[in-house]
Amino acid sequence: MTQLQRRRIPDAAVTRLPVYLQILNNLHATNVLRFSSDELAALAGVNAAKVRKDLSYLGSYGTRGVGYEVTYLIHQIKRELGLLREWNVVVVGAGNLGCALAKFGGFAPRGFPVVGIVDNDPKKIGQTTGSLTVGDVRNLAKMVRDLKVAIGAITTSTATAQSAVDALIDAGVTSILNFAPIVLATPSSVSVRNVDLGVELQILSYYEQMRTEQTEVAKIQTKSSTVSV
Amino acid sequence: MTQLQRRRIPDAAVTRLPVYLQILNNLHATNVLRFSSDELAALAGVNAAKVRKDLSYLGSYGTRGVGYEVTYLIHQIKRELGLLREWNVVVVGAGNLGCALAKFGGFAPRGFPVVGIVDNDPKKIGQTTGSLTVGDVRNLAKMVRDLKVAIGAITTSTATAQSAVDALIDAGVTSILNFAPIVLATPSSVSVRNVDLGVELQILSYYEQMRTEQTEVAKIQTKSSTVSV
DNA sequence: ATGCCTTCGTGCATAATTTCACAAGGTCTC
DNA sequence: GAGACCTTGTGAAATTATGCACGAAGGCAT
Ligand SMILES: NC(=O)c1ccc[n+]([C@@H]2O[C@H](COP(=O)([O-])OP(=O)(O)OC[C@H]3O[C@@H](n4cnc5c(N)ncnc54)[C@H](O)[C@@H]3O)[C@@H](O)[C@H]2O)c1
Ligand SMILES: NC(=O)c1ccc[n+]([C@@H]2O[C@H](COP(=O)([O-])OP(=O)(O)OC[C@H]3O[C@@H](n4cnc5c(N)ncnc54)[C@H](O)[C@@H]3O)[C@@H](O)[C@H]2O)c1
Repeated sequence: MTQLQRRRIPDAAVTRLPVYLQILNNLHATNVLRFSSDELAALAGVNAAKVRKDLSYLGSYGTRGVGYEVTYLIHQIKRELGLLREWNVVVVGAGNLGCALAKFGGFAPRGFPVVGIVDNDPKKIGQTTGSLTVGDVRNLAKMVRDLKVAIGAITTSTATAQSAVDALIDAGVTSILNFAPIVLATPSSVSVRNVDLGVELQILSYYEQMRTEQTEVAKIQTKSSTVSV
Repeated sequence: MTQLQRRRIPDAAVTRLPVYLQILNNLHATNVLRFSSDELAALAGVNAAKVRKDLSYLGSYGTRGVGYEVTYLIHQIKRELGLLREWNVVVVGAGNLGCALAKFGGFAPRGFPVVGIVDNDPKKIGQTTGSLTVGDVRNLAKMVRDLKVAIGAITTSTATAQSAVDALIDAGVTSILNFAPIVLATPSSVSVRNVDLGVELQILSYYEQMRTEQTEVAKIQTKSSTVSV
């Protein structure tokens, strides 16, 4: 077994690198040249040691006593995340959300141009949304090949999301961004990220309820003078 | 210190409970009465022991040798997540995304009715989107009070997201769903969930690049007959 | 009733992640 | 160029999460 493979970055760190990158891009835009782990930690809302450890997975690119160079670190994070090239995205499902994504201009500048959108509804096929014409989902494989699609976004109805992802995988796509509130069945060789607003709201609800209960407990404790167990 | 507070559920488990709930709702809709941890694990794409442990945080609601009752578990998860009541949502920023959320009918049935939407652009204020009229962001505090808003969704431009969240927190909102690609500064007493598609795409890009490099290494290894270290 | 069969609940080992703490290695001033 | 002063990079400890393995507990057939 040759150990040529890149040093693996822990999953938890991978999810934070894009956040750091965002912040560094902002710093760059405001002409900041250098930053310390403390500063980045404050901006990212995390621990400074965590920042240093995360950045150390990229290599030793800091200078002791000084900090890190903004532009250099931006380059290194991009390299590690695979952002020195573009990754083409196809949207499957030209409904409300799918069309919003296709129209949204915020992805192409970040290296993820939306190069196609498809649907299975004859009424949708042929319509234009943003600068794209809705294609037929039956041509997905050809589209993936011709347009060098790397990532598929699932914005179909929930009921058809599984068949949509099956079609994407058949077409050779191995990275999926899923907006349908369903757990997709996929081989382990495929990456799936789920964006489920319902789930997010329910998580918020849990912590909100915790806080509510806690303040209620506090109130009760205040009223009944000295109750202790 | 009285130990009246509810047994704390680990964060990792909290993020999975909504997923289980989704699946159980589907099972319920297809008239399934019971399930085993193995079955739910397969549907959720996780380990069966993890399912049992997660469900055990709710209490001992399974029957050994049999499994769990769908409707009963649905109730218990809802109770724990705080879904036995509704949590009203206000959307701040009536642009593309904000209006899409306001129009989307999928949240109210899940217990999160969108009761208001506001903007700071005079041209937007007064327009109707879905069944709502866009209000003035300056009336946010009154709105939160009158409509008993529990959760705020930030869909403003990135530059104004921080002031929008400040306004929400001033108004007494302690749960935030943030769609702007920025790390918000908030007191620790406020919960924030970030939904950043750019981040998701970049995470996918990392793993996609890993796979690409791996297959390239494999190819090289195949070509150069026996290279070993 | 007895015994077999199934599946839960959980103690415990392992793995992953976070955090601490500090030596190492730099810059900057005088 | 010596010393004061910073901030990184990273072992090691602490915390959190995962997964195994098995006893406990119930149903069901005979
Ligand atoms: N709209 C929102 O704000 C929002 C928010 C959160 C989640 N979602 C989720 O996103 C998904 C899409 O939502 P939407 O509001 O855009 O729904 P929609 O009904 O407007 O759009 C779905 C589109 O997918 C197409 N489609 C269905 N099956 C297909 C298939 N097999 N191949 C190709 N196209 C197919 C339909 O023809 C339709 O055009 C849903 O799962 C929804 O739950 C939407
Ligand atoms: N549209 C998408 O598909 C999409 C996808 C991913 C992320 N986002 C993010 O979501 C956010 C909104 O995107 P969008 O496309 O809807 O933008 P948009 O420009 O269409 O809408 C922003 C709206 O917010 C309003 N606004 C600005 N400052 C405000 C304030 N302080 N108070 C109240 N309202 C205010 C503006 O008047 C405008 O109506 C952006 O941060 C964007 O990056 C959007």
